[in-house]
Amino acid sequence: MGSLSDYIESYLKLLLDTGPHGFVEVQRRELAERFRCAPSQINYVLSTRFTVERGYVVETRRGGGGYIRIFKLDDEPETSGIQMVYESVGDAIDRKAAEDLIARLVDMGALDCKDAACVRAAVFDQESDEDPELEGIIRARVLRAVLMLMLTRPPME
Amino acid sequence: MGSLSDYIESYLKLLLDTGPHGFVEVQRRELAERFRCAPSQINYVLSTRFTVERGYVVETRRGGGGYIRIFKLDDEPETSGIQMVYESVGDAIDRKAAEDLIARLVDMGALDCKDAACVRAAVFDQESDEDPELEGIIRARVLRAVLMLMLTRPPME
DNA sequence: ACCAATTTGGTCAAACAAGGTCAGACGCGT
DNA sequence: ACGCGTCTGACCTTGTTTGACCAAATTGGT
Repeated sequence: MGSLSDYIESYLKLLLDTGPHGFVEVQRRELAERFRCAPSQINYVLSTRFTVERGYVVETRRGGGGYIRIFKLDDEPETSGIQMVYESVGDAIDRKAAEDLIARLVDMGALDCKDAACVRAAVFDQESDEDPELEGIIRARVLRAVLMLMLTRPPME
Repeated sequence: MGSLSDYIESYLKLLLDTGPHGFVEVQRRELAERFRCAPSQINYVLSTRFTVERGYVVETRRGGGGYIRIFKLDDEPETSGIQMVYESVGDAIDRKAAEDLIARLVDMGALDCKDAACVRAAVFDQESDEDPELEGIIRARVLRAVLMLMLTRPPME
């Protein structure tokens, strides 16, 4: 525990914990100056430490008045589930593989069955039969997006 | 939230919300003076934040007694976010339209800013530059799925 | 009525102010 | 010597702000 990235990480987490809102807002330039490093270092920290898998969402804006905002998700994400999503969903996926993945996530307790139903509805809903190749590509993207959202979101009451 | 444009935007929205009529009326020069900026800055704010896509209509008049009037398109007293998603997201959607929709949902209180950040992360993350046409189609599907999920599953209290 | 001056707002391109990317250098542990 | 995580710098993209110049209404003098 001693790299610059680690220090920047803890600094941001400190701000996040002590700040009044559920998020931190910083400027890349300013942060880089504070730690005397290249601005792109900040991006490195963001992309290695403040990822969705680790329970953060980052929002940025360029131009005058630009900023970097980091939100902490409410719950610890299901990391094993997320891992599985990354491994299983490639550039395209067929229906059966998608269903299997959802089932496996339910099995391992990462998804409850109501959420699973929502995922199925979202993914299979708008499918068309034309161009199965294209459908596979779209299915992969929708599935990944929807699952990531679900796995980083606390279950409903 | 730091740029001048942001401040002008919130000022106008404040006037809209607190004012007695369903619209605000201001003078470009006067507004520019209040915020100590070039008058054309006001046009920039209008054209980037008070567009029809974001639910506003602007009417102006030149000459003596000229004015700028901003109307809020009030979505009928229960145009739900869900309904809006269906109306706005067709077979394909470009990035700007997607941003506008998200902004509008935030504006109407259907999404808070953390949820909006999650949606953006899910929708814009895995985009590629190749084949913008295809991206538009995929974006529409992902956006619809993700928004439906979010709106169907409001943050718990 | 007519026209010129005046008072508004509109446009557009250029300058400015962020942040993003990516290939490669660096450095430390094995 | 190798590999992996860090770190940097040159170059890129996007959003904001300004200023010079344009167009439309109104006003007031004739």
